[in-house]
Amino acid sequence: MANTLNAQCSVSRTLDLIGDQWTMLVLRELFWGAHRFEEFRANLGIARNILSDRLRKLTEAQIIERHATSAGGRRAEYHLSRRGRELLPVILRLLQWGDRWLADECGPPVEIRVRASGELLPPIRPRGADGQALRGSELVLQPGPGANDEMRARLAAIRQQAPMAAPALQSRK
Amino acid sequence: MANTLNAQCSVSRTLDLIGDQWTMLVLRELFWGAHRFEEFRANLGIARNILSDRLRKLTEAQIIERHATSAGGRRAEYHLSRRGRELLPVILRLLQWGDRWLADECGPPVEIRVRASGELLPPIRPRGADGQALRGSELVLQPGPGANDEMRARLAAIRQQAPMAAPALQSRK
DNA sequence: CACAATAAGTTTCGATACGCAACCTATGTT
DNA sequence: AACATAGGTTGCGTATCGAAACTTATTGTG
Repeated sequence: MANTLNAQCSVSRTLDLIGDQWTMLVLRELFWGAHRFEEFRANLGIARNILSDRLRKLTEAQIIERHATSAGGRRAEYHLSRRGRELLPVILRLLQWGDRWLADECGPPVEIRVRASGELLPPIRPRGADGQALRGSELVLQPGPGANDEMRARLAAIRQQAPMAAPALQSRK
Repeated sequence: MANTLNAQCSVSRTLDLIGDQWTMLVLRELFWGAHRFEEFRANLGIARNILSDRLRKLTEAQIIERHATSAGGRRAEYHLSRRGRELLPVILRLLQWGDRWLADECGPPVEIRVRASGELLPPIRPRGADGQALRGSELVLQPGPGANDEMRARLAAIRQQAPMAAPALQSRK
């Protein structure tokens, strides 16, 4: 995982923090309203040492904050920081994807609705400043200010093609 | 990972398919325009056996499709299916999050722009049918048709609180 | 056409990470 | 004071991962 192209990519950097089996589920629990060690453990069925490790790493990454209750004590509550809260769209999009593609014959187990209107939350997707939904083919990747030469070369190669677009091949399905 | 509450959650189900260290990066490569085994391997620095395993699992999950070139042969190209393409918002949101929170002093390495206008892609977030952006506190979780009793109980407990909302605690940072 | 090089894997084996269970210790509770 | 609970840590067996070697089919070259 020590590839320089990877180290240059924000997707990869982000996944280094939250890309393992459990971390994203811990975040889900936080969004769902869990805050205590035992809540996470019981709701997820995660081993204590693993949970302990993940909470520590999330705290170090400033995605969550550890607030000791009863001063000096060992007991603590964990809350999402601003950073952490901005991961909510990722979790919700994973949920929507699973609801759509992995639901069994009974239908999806959980629905996200808009509190005020009661409507189902529409699929989260990229939109322009004008609010218009955008397809992958309408987006381009460009080197940012932090790009090194290798990344610039890669992106130049990509821009020759049509990335993020539907393939020209006919679908088998 | 065999918790019944987990098995009931679309986030968990989705992460069972794409929630490991490498799978999401393989998908990133597909969105970035890679299609061949050796491209993935070289761009990611992933071990061959692991890559082989991930491509097989993604194919089984119908997230990608394997198209043999030169009939009967061993060589193949991998392309995203409809299912797979709908994971693009997840990847892009991870990229945006990393660009915002993990960029070094040089700035982010990659930028996503809208092809037509050249503008930076605004942060991907939940929006109502009217296109208005929604905050976490404006959303509610409800049991869907596939929810079992345990999940219904859990969601009922959650709805008492204010999930996905900013904490009332003052921030330490 | 022979030969080398490349693509796309599979196999083997040592290192790493994970999960379970037992243990520890500081708060709360009765 | 005695007990239970929360929030961990430690040790150990197992599963997963990664590097390198091996395999087989396809492609390119003299």
